[in-house]
Amino acid sequence: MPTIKEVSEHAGVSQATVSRVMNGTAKVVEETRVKVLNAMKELGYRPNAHAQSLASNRSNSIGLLISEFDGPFYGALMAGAEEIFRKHKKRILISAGHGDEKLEKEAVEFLLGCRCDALVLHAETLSDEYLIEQANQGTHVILINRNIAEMEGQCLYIDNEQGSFMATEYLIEKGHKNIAYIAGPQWKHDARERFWGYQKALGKHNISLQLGLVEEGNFRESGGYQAASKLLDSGHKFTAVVCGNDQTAYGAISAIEERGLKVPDDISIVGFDDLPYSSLIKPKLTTVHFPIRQIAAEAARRILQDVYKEKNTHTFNSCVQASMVERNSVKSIT
Amino acid sequence: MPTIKEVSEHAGVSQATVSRVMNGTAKVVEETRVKVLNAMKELGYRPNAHAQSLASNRSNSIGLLISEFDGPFYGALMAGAEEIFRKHKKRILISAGHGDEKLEKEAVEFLLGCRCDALVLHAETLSDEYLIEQANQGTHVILINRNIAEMEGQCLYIDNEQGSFMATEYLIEKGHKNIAYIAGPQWKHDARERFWGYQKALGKHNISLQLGLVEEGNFRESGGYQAASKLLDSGHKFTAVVCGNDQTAYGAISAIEERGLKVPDDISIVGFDDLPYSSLIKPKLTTVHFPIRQIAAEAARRILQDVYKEKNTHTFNSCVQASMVERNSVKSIT
DNA sequence: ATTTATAATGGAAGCGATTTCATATGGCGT
DNA sequence: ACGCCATATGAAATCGCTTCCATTATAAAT
Repeated sequence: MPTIKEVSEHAGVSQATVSRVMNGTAKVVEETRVKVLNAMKELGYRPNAHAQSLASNRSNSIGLLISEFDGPFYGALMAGAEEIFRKHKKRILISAGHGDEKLEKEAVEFLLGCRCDALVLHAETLSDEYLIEQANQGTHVILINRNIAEMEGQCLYIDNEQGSFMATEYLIEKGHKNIAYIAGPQWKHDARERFWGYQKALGKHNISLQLGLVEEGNFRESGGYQAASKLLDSGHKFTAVVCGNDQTAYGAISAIEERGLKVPDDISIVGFDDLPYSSLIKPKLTTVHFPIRQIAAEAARRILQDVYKEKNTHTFNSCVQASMVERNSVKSIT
Repeated sequence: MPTIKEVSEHAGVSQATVSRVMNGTAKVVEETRVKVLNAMKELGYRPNAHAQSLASNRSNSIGLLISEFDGPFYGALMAGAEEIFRKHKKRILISAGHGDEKLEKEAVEFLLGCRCDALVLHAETLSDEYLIEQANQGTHVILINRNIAEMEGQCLYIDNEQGSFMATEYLIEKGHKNIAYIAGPQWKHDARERFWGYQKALGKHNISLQLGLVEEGNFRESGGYQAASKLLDSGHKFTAVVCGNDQTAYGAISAIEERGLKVPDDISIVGFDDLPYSSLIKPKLTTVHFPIRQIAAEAARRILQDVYKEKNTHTFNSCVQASMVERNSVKSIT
C-alpha cells in the first residue's frame, strides 16, 4: 500500500504539500494540487488513519459503548448516533460490554486506547467512580441513561420514573385497581427507577403495593413469561400488569394467552420502551415510548458542538421525558 | 495521557523493555517486569493503539461492512462476528453503507484506511469488479451472502435454493398440492435462487408450476400483502403459499385474514429468514431459518485461521444449509 | 532599483509505539 | 583464570503521517 512519501515523489513535490492538498490545511497552487491528486489516484493512495491520528492527535472518531450488538434498543442507539456523525465526517467505534463489568471495562479501555475524541457510554455495570475518573482524565464523555451528579451536563437520560409512573397511572385512570408489576433486574438502576415510578403512582392513588403482585424478571421475554406464569398461578387477582420493558410484556402476553386468557379483555398490559415490534404484535402493545434514537442523536450533536466546535445554536437538556403510546393492549374496566 | 517513554523513565528501564513486558515478546526478569507493571499502573498508562498499529503493521482489528446498524439481520451479523473475535482479543470496526453505492464505497475506504487486518463485507451495491480489486489489493476479504466465481473461497452464503426447496417440499409432504409462491424482486440473485428452489421441489414431486399461482412482491410486507390479495382474488385455488421472505409472509397473512380466512386452517404459509419477530406473531410463522449469526461466526473463524494463523482444525465450506423451523402457520391436509 | 510583504513550498522534527542489533552481565566448562 | 555462550537490557531506526519553521519566488510599495 503506497505511502505519502511515494505519492510526493510521484508528483514531484514534498510530503508536506501532499498533506496540504489532502487536508486542505493551506493553499496550494491549482497546478500542483492537480499533480498531487493525480499521483494519489494513480497509485491508489489511501492515507493511513493510524499515522494521521498519531501525528495530529485527532482520531476523528467517537467511541460508543453498548451492551449488545443486536436488539432493537442498541440498534437504534447506534443508528441514531451514526446518522449524525456521518454527516459530519466523523466515525464511530463501537464496543460491546455484554452487561459484564470486566468486559465493559475492557471495552472502554479499548476505546480510550484508540484515542477517541469523545466517548458515548451506555454503561450498565461500571461504577460511578470509574466513570467519573475517566471523565476527569481528559476525554470528553457522555453518559446515556445514567445520571451522576458529579457529571452533570455529561449525562443524557430518560425519566424512567416518570415513564413508569405515567404507565401505571394510565391503567389506574382506566379503572384498574389490582395492578401487577414485572420488574427488571433490580441491580440495574433503570429497573429500580421504573419500579419506583410504579410504586409512586400507586401511592398517589392510595393503592397499597401488594407484594404478591410483584415479580422480578430479566428484562427479556423469558423472564416476562416466567414472572407472568408465577403471577397467574399464584391465585392473586389482578386485571392489569405493568411491565419493566416491552420484551417482558411479550413474554407476559404469551403466558397469559397460554392459559386461555385474552389481552386486553381479561388482563391489560403496558410495556416500556416502545420497541419496533410492539406495534406489530397482536394486540398492539400500549407502552411508554423511549426515544433512544433521538437521545443518541442528541449526544452526537453535543459532541460535535463541544469537541469539534461545530457551531450549533441548539440547547440541550439532560433529562428527556417519556410519552405514552396508546395502542390495543389496555382495556378500560368499570 | 502518559506514553511509553514516561513509563520507561518512571520504571528506570528502556522503552524496549516496557514494550516487551506489555506484549510478552521476550523474556524479562521478574524483578524488572514488576517494576514496569507498577509504573504502568501508577501512571495509568494505556498504550496508544495507533502508534502500535503503525509500528507493528498490525491493527488487530477486522472491518465489518453492513447496510444498517439497526434491524435484526445486521444485529445478528455483528453479534456473531464479534463474539468470536472477542474471544481472540480481536476488535471489529463497523461501518454502514446504507444500501447506497457511494456510502458503501466510502465505508470500505474507511476500513481500508484503518488498515484492518481483514474485511468482512455484506456488500449490497458494490460491483463484483470493485470487490475483486480490493481482494487482490492485499487485504484479506470475506464476502457475506454473495458468490463471485473469481473469489471462490472468500465467499460465504446460504443455499437459498435448498432452503426454498425444503420449504416447498415440507408443504407437499403435509399434503398440499396447490402451492402458490410470492417471489422477491427477481433482479436480486437470492430472490431468483429461492424461486428456483420452489420450482425444483414442485418438479421433483411431479407438480407442474401454475403461472397463476406465482406473484412477484418486493420482499416487504406491502408486496406480500398485494401479491396475496391478487392471488386470492384471482379465483385460482391453492391451500398454501411459500413466501420469498418472512416480511412477505407477514403481508400475506394480513391479506388472508382480511378476507375472513384463517392461517393455517384455510391457507398455510411458510416464510424464509426466520426473523425474531416471526416467533412472536400469530400464528407463529413456520419458516426457513437463515443462520446469519453462524455465517458471521464462520467468517470470523476463517479469518482467525487464515490471517491470524490460529490453529483450527475446523474445515469450512462456502455454502451453508438452511433449516426448517416448524411453527404454527402450516396445517396438514388430507 | 531596491526593499518589503506575501504566498507557496520544502525540510525536518515529532507523534508513540515496535523491533533489530549491539552490549553488558553472568555462568559454565576446561 | 580464561574464553565462550546464553540471557537480559538498551540504543536507535522505523512506521506514515502532520506541522512548525525556514526558504524561495512573486508581487507590491517606495
